[in-house]
Amino acid sequence: MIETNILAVASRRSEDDIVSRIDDSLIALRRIMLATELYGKELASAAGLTAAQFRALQIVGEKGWETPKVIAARMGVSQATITALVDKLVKAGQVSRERSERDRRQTNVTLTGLGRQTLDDAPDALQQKYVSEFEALADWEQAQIIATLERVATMLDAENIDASPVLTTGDIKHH
Amino acid sequence: MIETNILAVASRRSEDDIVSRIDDSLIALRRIMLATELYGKELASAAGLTAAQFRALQIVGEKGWETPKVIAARMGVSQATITALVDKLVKAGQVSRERSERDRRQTNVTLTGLGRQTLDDAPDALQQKYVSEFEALADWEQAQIIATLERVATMLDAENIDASPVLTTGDIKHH
DNA sequence: CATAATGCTTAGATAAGCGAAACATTCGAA
DNA sequence: TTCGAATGTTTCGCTTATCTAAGCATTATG
Repeated sequence: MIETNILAVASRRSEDDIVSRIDDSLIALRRIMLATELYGKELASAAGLTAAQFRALQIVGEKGWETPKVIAARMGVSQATITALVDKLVKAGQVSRERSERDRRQTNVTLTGLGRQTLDDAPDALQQKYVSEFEALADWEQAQIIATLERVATMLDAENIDASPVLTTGDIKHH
Repeated sequence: MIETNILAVASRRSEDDIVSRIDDSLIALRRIMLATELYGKELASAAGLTAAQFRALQIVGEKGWETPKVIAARMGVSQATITALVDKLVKAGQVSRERSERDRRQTNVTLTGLGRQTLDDAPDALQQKYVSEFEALADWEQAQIIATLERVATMLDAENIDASPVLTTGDIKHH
């Protein structure tokens, strides 16, 4: 019985190892998500918007306009939700609605001057810490981080949803 | 003028590089967050709960009980929000409220048998893909991923919020 | 041309979240 | 010891986010 116990302990140990490693990686992922979520809230409220409104505004800001359907897909919510969100953004003067000329079923949610200004002003809070620390890293470290993040993202992706940067990097260009 | 242009192009190129690298890393981060958010929703609805309710349940499940104050801190929301959330979980039979003996201002939110069962059953959907792929990696790769994730988490952490795994790893033990 | 498909909005509902105030309990002086 | 401050939770009133189902244009298709 002694030998069997030793074996049992040995095999048990390696399973504990993998469990704790998965735990470690999930804890780190959780920290990343929590930090980003809190940053997002902070950023949004600094701009006088809610987090969801700000996310939508950022998506619109990428090209200057976007359709509700695409915004909904990008945010992983229904179109009806976007209608309400855009209502708020229109009321706040951040975007406007314009009927598409090509296909008049479509609505283009278009960034206003104020919306552009909001986006230009706001990102600093969010990115400052990450961007500046990331910039300070050596080339190979940056490359390695990107590779690892992409790898993790791929491991997590069930379907491949196109996720453009919600955290825009516009601010760094002004340095 | 030709030389100056060459120099200008050279210096410009390196700045574009860093911008695009930050973009790459933020895109990957965004993919990670989106995937995790969607997983979370899926997982919760499989358990017949909402994402927020499930997150709270997971926190309670770690020790078997927890106070509203701690749950609120861990989830980054106000205590008032937790009161409502716990109401729902109590109504669903997943947890119960019990006055603390030590300090009767405190309430212990305690996992019920049903709650334990929900947690034991549910995680599979969420973790399967990530866990199985992660397990398949070589030792050094796992270690490297953890190191990188922790590094990124630290770069993002403004304050150091304690984030235990919201994605529990219980299921892997049943293999 | 009629009908299906598409894109968006409306309507009605529930959940999540907040701040302020109310309550009960414990702690800390004076 | 007793009274006021601090603590932990809940209640209240309100806003936002979200969903599904249904409705309304508009475009595409057989």
